[in-house]
Amino acid sequence: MGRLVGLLNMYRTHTCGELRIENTGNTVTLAGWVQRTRKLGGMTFVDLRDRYGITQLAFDEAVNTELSEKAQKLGREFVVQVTGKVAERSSKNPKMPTGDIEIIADELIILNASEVPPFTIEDETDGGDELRMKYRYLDLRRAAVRKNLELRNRLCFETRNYLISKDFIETETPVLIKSTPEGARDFVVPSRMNAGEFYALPQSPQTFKQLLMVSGFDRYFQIVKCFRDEDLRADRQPEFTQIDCEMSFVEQEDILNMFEGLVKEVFKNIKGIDFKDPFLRMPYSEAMEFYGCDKPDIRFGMRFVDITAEAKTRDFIVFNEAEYVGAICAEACAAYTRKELDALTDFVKRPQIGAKGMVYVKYEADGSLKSSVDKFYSQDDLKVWADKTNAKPGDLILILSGEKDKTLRALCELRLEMGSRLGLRNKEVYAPLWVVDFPLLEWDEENQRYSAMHHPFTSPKKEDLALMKTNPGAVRANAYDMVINGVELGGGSIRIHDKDLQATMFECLGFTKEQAEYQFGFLMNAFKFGAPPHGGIAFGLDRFVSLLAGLDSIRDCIAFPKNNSGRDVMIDAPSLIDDKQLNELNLVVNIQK
RNA sequence: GGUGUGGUAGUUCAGUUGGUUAGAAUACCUGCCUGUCACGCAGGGGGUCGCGGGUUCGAGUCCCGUCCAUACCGCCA
Repeated sequence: MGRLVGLLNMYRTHTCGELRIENTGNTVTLAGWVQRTRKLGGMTFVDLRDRYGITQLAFDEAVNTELSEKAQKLGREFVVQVTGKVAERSSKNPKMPTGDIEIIADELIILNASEVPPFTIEDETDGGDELRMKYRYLDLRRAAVRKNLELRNRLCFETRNYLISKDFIETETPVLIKSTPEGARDFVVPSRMNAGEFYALPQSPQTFKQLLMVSGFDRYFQIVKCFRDEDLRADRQPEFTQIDCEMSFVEQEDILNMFEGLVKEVFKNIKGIDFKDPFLRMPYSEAMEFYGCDKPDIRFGMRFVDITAEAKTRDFIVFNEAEYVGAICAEACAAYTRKELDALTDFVKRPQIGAKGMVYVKYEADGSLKSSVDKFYSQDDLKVWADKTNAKPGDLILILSGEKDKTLRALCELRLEMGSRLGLRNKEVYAPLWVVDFPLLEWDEENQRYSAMHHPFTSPKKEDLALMKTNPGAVRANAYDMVINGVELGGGSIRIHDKDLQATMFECLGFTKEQAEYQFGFLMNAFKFGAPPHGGIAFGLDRFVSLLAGLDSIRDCIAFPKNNSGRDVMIDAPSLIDDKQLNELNLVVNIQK
């Protein structure tokens, strides 16, 4: 580890991570950054750091006063080069790989001084997020952040290795493309040479990879930047990286197998985790009904139980007026205090979740049932609920009710919260699954029309084709998502390769013939010239790395991320441009700053 | 666009019911210290309490506005 490959030069003979007890007596030259200096009377110790590790330098006043004084003046993050002999330490440090040795320095060259950095360059830094982003180049010196980027590199390597071994060809597609109103907002780039016209940055290389299939490329992939001008989250950046893949002459099953293979290979080689069994396949409808979302975290059970019928048996108006009453059973939580239950109630009543309240039933160890609705329901009533949710003495049943969609969503949040509280969401445990049979279309309230759930090139299931004209909302798609631990890692579909079906699809989405022609004419045109059946998938590389690294935010696996408002606080972008640039682009800015 | 949380020393934070000169830790500077490795000990410097306005004898603290950060909702084919 840490050997410097193919480079021994005037600056260094070794890295700061590779010297061991066997090197004792060797004369070496190291270069790196000063992590910290410690002075004990006549002895001065300097920790020298580079990408590969830390090596201790020792200076003895009694041996070389001048050199020792020079070492004492070193500040944090000075860049230095040191030559000396490797020596066994008289007191070793078992906590560091190089802890058995130190360098008895003969020569010390300050290659560059440094101002005092604004935060400590250590694993547990004292710097807050904003400051670390402003000085990201310093933050990246920290092993904790560097390791994430090393992991990212490893994931890219494993991905390329696997896909190239399966005859995939990595092909670049353009970054300056055409804007389309479907889907997310585009980032746009004004064209100087085509006055008044704009390029868009791709939200994904979707149409290009389909065109490559028409070209006969057969198996394509690309690790590629994509851009979406939407509001950001901890797991969402305006520019992000996808592992974008497409294959010809395949059906859904082929894609799932090929990319299940990729995920398994990655986990085996990077995490040492061998998924032996095929991944679970869960229909979208089941995910929604029992987990309340299309990306269920199946590291733990606590599936929803529909007790609507059993709840509407007495004079409890809340349940009687509800479209849906759902319960989850939290094992061994009957001892929850009033305070804890109140906290959970507050949790589900937060505006983001929006439940009106929460009903609980404690299945006491002695077999009795205590609930917040004792006034309305008898022990026998409660026992029916307990049996239906498979509750045992000692368990706690939590119940939400109301409009079905909203209640399922709220139950989803409650389930995840309980999973976290019960320690069932261990970051070292990975539970992958495919969610399949997504609806093709979803109703868009705002625009009063259907929109594509995945994208407009997704093919409907053959058996649902007849519904396209009669009941579009019921049509299922050949679309699938790879979900691990509640994270949507990737998704894709079998595409439409027939120009007539594609035209029908655009029709369903409310496009006129002219609009479809204007926006996607090139694709429809290509489909006239022998488009093979094809389909593909795209994985979110940033999310994949975060998942493997156990990060809560994708920012820490991106070298230079943007903040919540889409700003790069280090280079201070975006920024105003001057009038000359605006004139060349024929642009007028409407906002005074 | 909305909701919540936060903004006090270089940094991370504490600061009670509104009340004397705004604290701690860490970083920084000086001195001591020959086996430290989060070294230790002693001393020192360091503040427009995000910004603007208001209430008050008095505001870091209360009120209004605003900016910034952050998590989430909407949004993200």
